[in-house]
Amino acid sequence: MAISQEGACDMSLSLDLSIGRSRRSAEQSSPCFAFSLSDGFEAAGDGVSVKREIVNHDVGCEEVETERLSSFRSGGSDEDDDVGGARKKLRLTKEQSALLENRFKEHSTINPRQKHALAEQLNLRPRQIEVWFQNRRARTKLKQMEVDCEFLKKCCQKLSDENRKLHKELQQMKALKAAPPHTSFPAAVNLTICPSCGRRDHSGTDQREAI
DNA sequence: CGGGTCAACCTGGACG
DNA sequence: CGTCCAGGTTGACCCG
Repeated sequence: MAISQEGACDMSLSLDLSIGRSRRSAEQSSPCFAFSLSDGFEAAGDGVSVKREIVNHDVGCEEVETERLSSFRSGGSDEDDDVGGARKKLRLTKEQSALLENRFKEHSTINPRQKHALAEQLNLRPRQIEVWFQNRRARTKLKQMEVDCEFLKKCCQKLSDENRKLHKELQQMKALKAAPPHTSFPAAVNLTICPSCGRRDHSGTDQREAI
């Protein structure tokens, strides 16, 4: 992936938004950028990792929101400036997740225009929106596969049971066929060997084979 | 501490 | 060639 012109704009935009949102002067003057150059390094081909952490406390509302914005080396993602450091995990807020979920319900893909709009709305980088949709599709697919798998398992179980049942029936019938006549038939249809041909009594045989 | 979750990333293929 | 996506992986974080 290459760093596009558009991507460069995204980077500055999102950074401006992120930092600009933290109205507290202390934060603004020195946002919490944590660079770790010693450990957790990722020598990923064309660059190194950056850990950028910005703590925002939104004074506009009553709840104090702590947001961590992390950025990590991406293969030319459109908004990362790359300095070394460990990747920091970002958790999306409930609001962000909810809105993303809503959008996903409407459409599982997102076009660039929507992506940028959503990014601005959620105060995230377009790349994050993109990644979220990719991961979300993967999760959906995985879940669907689990459902399908469960369904197939039940089908398999059902067929196994059916098979076992049929096997049992077959065994019974074979046993019936092989069994001596007096054990499986009433005395009236008792079979005897025909003295002339050495076969069982024809009438009895006929009766049994008719079964 | 091990396992689960998930954002971020990498890679390779499809497509315009 | 650039972009998008699927699939797989990594690593931070959380929880029992």
